[in-house]
Amino acid sequence: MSELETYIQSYFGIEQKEMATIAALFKPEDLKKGDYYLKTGKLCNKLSFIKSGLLRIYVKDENKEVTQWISTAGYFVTDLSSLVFQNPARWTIQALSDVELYTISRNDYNRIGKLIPDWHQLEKLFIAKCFTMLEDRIFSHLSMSAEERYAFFFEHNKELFNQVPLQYIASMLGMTPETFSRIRKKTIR
Amino acid sequence: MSELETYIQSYFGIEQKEMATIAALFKPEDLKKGDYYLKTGKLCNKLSFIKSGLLRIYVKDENKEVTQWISTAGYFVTDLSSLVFQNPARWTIQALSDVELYTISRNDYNRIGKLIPDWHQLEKLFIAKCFTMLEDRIFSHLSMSAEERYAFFFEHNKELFNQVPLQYIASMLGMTPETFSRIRKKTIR
DNA sequence: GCGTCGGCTTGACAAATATCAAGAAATCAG
DNA sequence: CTGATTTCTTGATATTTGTCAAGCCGACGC
Repeated sequence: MSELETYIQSYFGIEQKEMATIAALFKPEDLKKGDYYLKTGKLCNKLSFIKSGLLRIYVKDENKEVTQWISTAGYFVTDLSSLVFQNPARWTIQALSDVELYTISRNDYNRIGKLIPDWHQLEKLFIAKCFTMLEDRIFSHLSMSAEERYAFFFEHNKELFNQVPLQYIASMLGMTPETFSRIRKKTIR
Repeated sequence: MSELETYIQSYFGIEQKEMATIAALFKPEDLKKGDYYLKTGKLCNKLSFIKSGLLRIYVKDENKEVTQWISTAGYFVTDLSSLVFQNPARWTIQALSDVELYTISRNDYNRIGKLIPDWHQLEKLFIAKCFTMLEDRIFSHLSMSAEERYAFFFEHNKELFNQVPLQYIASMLGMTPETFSRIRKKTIR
C-alpha cells in the first residue's frame, strides 16, 4: 500500500505513525473494465484512492451521457456530495480499464477525525484545493473557446489521450466528438 | 449583528455560547459603491458575511473582464484560495452598491478552530457544499446551451436581474451581452 | 432642461460549434 | 485471422453564438 501512504504523506504531511493508522483503514478493491464503482441515485458510502487504472465520472442527461471527469491513478475518487451529505449520488462512476483501488468506507472515514487530531483541518485544505480547481475549470468555460480548452487540457494531460475514448474527453471539455476531432486535426500531432 | 448569528447558527447548528464567541470576531466593514474589497494579485486575508449589498467577483483576462460570480446579502465572500493557502488573489472583488459587511481577519478566522471543538468539521462541510455547487455549475456548461443556462439562472435568481448591470450576469453565464439581450427578448417577461 | 455617459438593444454579418449521415479505422471476441 | 462492434473522421449543412457598429434610453450632474 505504499503508493497510498506516499501520497497521503506527501499531500497531508502526516506523521509516519498516524499515517499507518489511516492507511490500515483502506482495503484493496479491484474492478474489471466496465464495472461500476457507483451509479447515479445510489448512496456513495466510500472513498477510494486509485492505485492503477482509469474511471469515468458521468451522468445520463436525457439520452446523452455527459462526462464530468476522468479520474486517474494517484488521485482519489468518490461522489463528495453523497459521501459527505448522504445525498443520492449525482454521478455514475465506471471503470474504463481494470482498476486497483484502496477503498475506505464512510464509517471508517468518519472515524479518522477521532484518531488523528488535525484531520478535519487537513481534510478542509484538501477540499479547498479541489474547490479551487473547479473554479479554474468554470473560468475556462467563461473565457476560453473549445479550441483553447482543448489546447490547455492537452498540454496538461497528454497521457490521457491514448488511454481513453476521445469522445469522453470531448464531453468533459464541453464539445461534441466531431468538434473535438476537427480541432485535433488542426493541432500538430 | 443578528443576521450573521442567525445565519451561522442555522447553517452550522452551533450552540448559542459558541456562536457568540465566533460572532465577536467579525467586525463591521462598509464599502461604497465602486470600492474594491480585493484586487487580483493581492493577498486576501479576510472573510466577510454580506449584511447588505452586492459584490462582483471578476478578473481581467487580456482586455476583457470575466465575471465569475455576484455575491449577495446573506452569503459569505472571500478568495478561498488566497485566504486558505495565501496564494495571490485570483479575483478582483468590487462593490456593485453600497455594502455592509461583517468581516473577520485571517488570523481571527484561524483561531476559531482552537475556540470551537467541531469547527474544522463544520468548515469542511461548508466548503464541501460550495464544491458541490461548483460541480453543478460546470455541469451546466457541459450540458446546457446559453439559452438554457439563462432560463435556469433566471428561474433561481429573478431578484438579481433588476439590481445589477445585466452584462455582468451575461458574463458569469458565459455569453456576450448581445446574446444575453436576445435571449432575454425571446423569453416571456 | 440639456448634454453626457453607461448600459441595453438591434441589425447585418462572421465565426464557432452542432447535427446528421456516411464511411474509415481501430478494437475486440471468438 | 476474421467478422462484429465501437470509435473516430469527414463532409455537407444548420444552428448557435460572437463581433462590430449604430442607435436608443434612462440616470445623473450641472
